[in-house]
Amino acid sequence: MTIIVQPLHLDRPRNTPDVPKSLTRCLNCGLWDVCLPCDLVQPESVPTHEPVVARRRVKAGNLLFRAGDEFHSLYTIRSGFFKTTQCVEDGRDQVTGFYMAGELLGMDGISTGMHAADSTALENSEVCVIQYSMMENLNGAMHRLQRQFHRAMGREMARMQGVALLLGTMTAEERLAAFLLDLSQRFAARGYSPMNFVLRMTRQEIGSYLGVKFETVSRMFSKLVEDGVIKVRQKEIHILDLSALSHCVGHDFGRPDD
Amino acid sequence: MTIIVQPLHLDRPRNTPDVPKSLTRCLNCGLWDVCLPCDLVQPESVPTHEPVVARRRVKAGNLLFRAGDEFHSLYTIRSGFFKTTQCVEDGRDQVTGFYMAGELLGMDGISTGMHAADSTALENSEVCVIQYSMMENLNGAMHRLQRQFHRAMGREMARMQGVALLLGTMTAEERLAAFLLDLSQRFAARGYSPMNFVLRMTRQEIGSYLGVKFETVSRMFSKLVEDGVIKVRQKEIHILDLSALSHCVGHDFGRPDD
DNA sequence: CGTGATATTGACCTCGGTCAAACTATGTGG
DNA sequence: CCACATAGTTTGACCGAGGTCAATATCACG
Repeated sequence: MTIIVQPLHLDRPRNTPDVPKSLTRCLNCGLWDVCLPCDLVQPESVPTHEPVVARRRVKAGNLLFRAGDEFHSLYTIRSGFFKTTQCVEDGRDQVTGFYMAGELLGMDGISTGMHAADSTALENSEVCVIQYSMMENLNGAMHRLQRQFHRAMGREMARMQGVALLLGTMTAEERLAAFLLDLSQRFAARGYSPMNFVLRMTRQEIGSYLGVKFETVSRMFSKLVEDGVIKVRQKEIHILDLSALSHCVGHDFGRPDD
Repeated sequence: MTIIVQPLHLDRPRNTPDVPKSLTRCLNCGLWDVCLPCDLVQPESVPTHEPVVARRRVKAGNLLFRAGDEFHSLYTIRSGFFKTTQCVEDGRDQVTGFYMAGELLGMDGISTGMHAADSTALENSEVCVIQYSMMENLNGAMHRLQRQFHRAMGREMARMQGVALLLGTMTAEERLAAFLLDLSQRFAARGYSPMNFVLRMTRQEIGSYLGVKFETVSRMFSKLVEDGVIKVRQKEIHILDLSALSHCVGHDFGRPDD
């Protein structure tokens, strides 16, 4: 498959027939501030002809990409929820991340040219597809996009460092508390309540992400409920005492949001 | 602090007084093929006046950068050995990576503009310092460098995913086996023996990296010795049976579910 | 040498894994 | 609407990998 990216036409007016609809729609996207490709819709930097940014719908349970797929795109989540899972030949696999609206997905393929993980929608979702080749063909006028891209990668690396720290040093209870705090903060950053939210993933998936068995996840949920820190009904989570919850985590795992 | 990067002079001959000595020395660097800034010494892409690539020596035990430092440079290791450690206020901290000659260090600060981890030399080392601002001011002629940079980041992310998998799913013995195999391969890639090498880090540091206590590291070393897989004398490692070692990593303990 | 950092090994205990049973939610087809 | 199936969740009883604490051994270096 070949990817065609046209040279930039800096003085082309916006909304000419050349500009794909998918691009102009970015203007109305509610994720303007967190979304990577938004800079693309600035009139002075709109490439032409090719769907540099396209849309794609993924139904719950379906894959956005799978390990081994040829890498040529990055994805920002427009709506919905994803998990990435990395599997090893002997059957063991692990959830390596949960991703929500506005977050960047697919960077795991940059170095090898091949995706390293499966990416599964946990609910009906929609993503914006960004041709990676475009990232490499940026000229000076596209600095902001490039910088955003680098930051997204840096953020992802910081996130994974946090996960490593979690997996390397924390008890099961601390892990779950850190997990809930992380979700809470991410929901808050998107304008949702940090105290009440609905989990999109199963106990299995949480356990896989946190490096414990799902029975342990369940036990730790029960423990936090007993201690009056949270209230749980199935996937509905109500945080009753946020400071107690962060106290459960020996240390603060605030994502270094820039 | 201001960082000045001059515009490129595409036709400037090499080795004019304008070109810093540190740059021209890149030509003789034994790490030509793995090193990021090497493209800079191509005659058609040598910036002038500013030490875009400088050298820096770090003695064993000293820090290259520390958590909280302002981020403005990336580092490629010219010789020596480093560890990065992420620390948390309550005393717990963790080794998040070991880095050897030719590898890129310091990307943890890109998103926040601040380094997230300490970086300590495990032996007397020398690094090449690359101004990050340069990465952002690249023009079309610098594609190769940019691509190399992105790949380095992708590689680092893949590495951390591997660490997460290790910490999330493996037993202590498997972790140590995986650790030794990783080192073995990296030494091999640099022309050293994959069967005999000297560890630059302590059991403590290995344990911290692998998410187990140092006594457990010691026990697992002993176990591998008992099983005739390796020979150990202090930090000297001799791999006796490489395939047995890799078999340790995949060894399934009967995985019914998951 | 001696002194302090690093390693090894043993004894004991705990956290979390394993196995099993019961319970709940959400279908699906009769 | 109910009977039944399936996937997900909770909880209990038991056990083992690895943590904890302690004693000893070995190495590096002034």
